[in-house]
Amino acid sequence: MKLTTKGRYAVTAMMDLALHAKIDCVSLVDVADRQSISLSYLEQLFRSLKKSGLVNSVRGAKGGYMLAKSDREISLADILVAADEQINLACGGSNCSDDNRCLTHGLWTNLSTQFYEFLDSKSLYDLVRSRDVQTMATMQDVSQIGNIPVQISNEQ
Amino acid sequence: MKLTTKGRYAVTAMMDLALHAKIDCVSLVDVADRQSISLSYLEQLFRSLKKSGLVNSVRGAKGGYMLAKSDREISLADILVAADEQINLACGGSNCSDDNRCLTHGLWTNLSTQFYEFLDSKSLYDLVRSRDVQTMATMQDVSQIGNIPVQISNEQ
DNA sequence: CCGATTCCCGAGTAAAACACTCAGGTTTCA
DNA sequence: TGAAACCTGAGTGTTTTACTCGGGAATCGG
Repeated sequence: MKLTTKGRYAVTAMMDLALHAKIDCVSLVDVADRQSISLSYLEQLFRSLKKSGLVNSVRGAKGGYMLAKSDREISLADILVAADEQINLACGGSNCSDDNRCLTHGLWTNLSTQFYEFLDSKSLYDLVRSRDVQTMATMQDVSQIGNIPVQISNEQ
Repeated sequence: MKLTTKGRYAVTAMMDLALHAKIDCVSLVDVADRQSISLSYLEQLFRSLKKSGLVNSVRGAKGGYMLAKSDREISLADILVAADEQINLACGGSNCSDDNRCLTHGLWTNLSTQFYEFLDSKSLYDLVRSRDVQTMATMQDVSQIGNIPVQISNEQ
């Protein structure tokens, strides 16, 4: 039970948008920079996110992406599904179809829906609110200004 | 978020044991037959299950496997972990360690433990009790007697 | 209008993981 | 003694992953 990097990156990138694209759109160069994700991979990824209606794009210089809906209306499940990350534990192979089910067919489909519902109950808004994320985000912002370390206190 | 066949087969096979190895041990040939799983793959799989202490084995003719503990003491999580099916959604790569966490590190570790706890709360006993499984199991038993299709009713 | 910036798109590819198979060995029962 | 079963390590074809690459099209600032 693993997640692909695609799904993980998708969530990270969407959180970045939620944090930074409040007024303007944000370019993928910025996202790639802040989150250390390859730019071309992000471009590929955002094609899917756009196709699923989670983000809007603005082309040309000063262009970029922004959330297509409120961060309260976008769930973790939405993002994962948009990134081709199926939440499906069941067996889709030859020896277990709807006709000829294996002993555990029902189990896996049940678990899948339960996991899906759980992930669907977490909104992007919830994720971004977490204290953990907030502090990490400000750190990322600061270090982006010009790699000047924050001076907490100076002598005397 | 998928499961490997290894994890899926492991659960199926353990359920088969729970259903059939109440008195005697059960040979992998029987399990392979009933559940349509390749015998050599099952052998490989049961090495892991044994190493994790979930099953005991009896060698030689009339040998086989049986549960090493009560089915109430074996959880879904136990089986999956024994079958090398990690319940870990977090990123183990280069750009996200404990020092240099990515924005979503906390999220994934949290989700992982929640999923784990959920899977750990389901015992083999629970799984086998389900009506779904019971009917399917009897069907498997019947058809194994000699591949005689069950005659529900005959003419007149 | 030009060139930089940015989104857009299809295709290709090296590496890893998966889902097995195979050949042989050892133990035990009848 | 031979068949039945567990035990073991190694090998292998296929699929998936995690990218990269080369080019194109829109848009902005000067």
